[in-house]
Amino acid sequence: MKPKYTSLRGVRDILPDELRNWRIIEDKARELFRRYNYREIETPIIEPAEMFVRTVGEESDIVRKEMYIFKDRGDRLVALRPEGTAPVVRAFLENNLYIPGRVAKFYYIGDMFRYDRPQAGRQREFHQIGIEALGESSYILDVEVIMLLLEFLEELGLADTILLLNSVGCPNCRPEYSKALREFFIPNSSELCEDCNVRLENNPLRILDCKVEGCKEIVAKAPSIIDYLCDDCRTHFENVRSVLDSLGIRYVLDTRLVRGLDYYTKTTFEVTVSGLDLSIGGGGRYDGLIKDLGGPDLPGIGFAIGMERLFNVLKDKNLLLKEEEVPDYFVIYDSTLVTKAIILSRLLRYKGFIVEMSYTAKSLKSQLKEADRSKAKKAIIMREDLLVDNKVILKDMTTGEQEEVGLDKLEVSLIGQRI
RNA sequence: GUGAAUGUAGCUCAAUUGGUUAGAGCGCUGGACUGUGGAUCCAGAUGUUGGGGGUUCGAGUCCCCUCAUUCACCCCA
Repeated sequence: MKPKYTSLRGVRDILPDELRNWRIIEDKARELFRRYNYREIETPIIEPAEMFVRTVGEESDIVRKEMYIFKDRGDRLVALRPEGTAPVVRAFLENNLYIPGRVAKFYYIGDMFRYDRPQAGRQREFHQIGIEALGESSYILDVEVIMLLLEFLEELGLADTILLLNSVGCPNCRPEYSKALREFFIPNSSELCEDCNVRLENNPLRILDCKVEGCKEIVAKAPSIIDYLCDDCRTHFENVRSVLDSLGIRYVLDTRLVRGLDYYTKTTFEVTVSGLDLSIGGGGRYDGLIKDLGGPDLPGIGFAIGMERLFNVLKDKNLLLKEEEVPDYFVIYDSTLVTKAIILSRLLRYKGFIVEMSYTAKSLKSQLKEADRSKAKKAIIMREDLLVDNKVILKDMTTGEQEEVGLDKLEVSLIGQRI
């Protein structure tokens, strides 16, 4: 039979087997973030579209072609959130969570939407785990944020992560660099691909990220942003690097690492694993964003991890739980014992066991078959004559061995129950 | 948005240059097994061949359109 409806392109169901591992990953994130004193926050999935246009950047691909955007019944232009930072900052300002002199540290776990063409590691609805630390400009925080990201991946068993690091400067020095890039690329513009010629106009930094071979060759000779950083950005970046070095955290300096959102300043980073083309997480500083959203002139920094990408990597590396959860007991009874079977199941569940029961008092044979298919570890066979002595048959479904046991052995008693 | 590949049973896949009634394994249902599951053997059910149109005596197979999936590009998590 064909289903009448199927899920929309680029979105999907997360089925129980997968979701179980999914939750384990989330729980590890919650536990670790808690130790770094981050607090969970949940923001709406819809926000004013304008907010993302302003923060992510009018010229960014996210805004230009990837936002889920529509008018609601009140004629407001709303967007399904394409990323998590702007909403958290908005919530921070709207709810007056800023206490001067204190860093506000949040984490979130939720789904994001980008109207892309789906492919490996990319979906229209995808999930991110992210953190944001607002109100502190120290390079020490940069290091801690990076450390936290790596520690999380390590805890999941990912040892071979690669950290890419760069600084994208600030509004003081980046224009200088853009200018230098333009001056470098214009004489070579005929060698650049079509897209890059457009980028040359709008955002020459993006050329650095181009994957066309011809462009790559030219890019290799292009000036490096590191040489154009202002004093403040340069010392900040040097400090970040030197602390990472002394902590023994290895990274690859990638001066072509340009992240796709316009609000980034100073330190930017991405994490990938060897052999994987995609980054599984990334982030950076955004020292102008809070002010852009109408708040005080506060710095901020954060990262986001792509759940689907992380999950796929863990799956490939065999780092997920395989065993499914199975019932501890399967209760079998005959038609005269329906009530007692229900009560027994409830008592066992109250004790914390996973209990399944047959919902029709069919033949013993077919109930055992059910028990077998449920993969229950043990079957409890209730029989009138044994119940008189408060006993049931306990059958081990793996070995097939069975014995009569008193209900007290199961840590329950039907005595005193209203039956 | 651009390009390519693929859509056959619940799942994984067959089906000769276009040829008659579209098959197999797994799973499912039942039986062998008259209150004890699994193993084995036997039997059985299930398809608008993604959808629509066309070519042909004849289409799962060829052509067109459409939808979906996958992969790549752009870009990103």
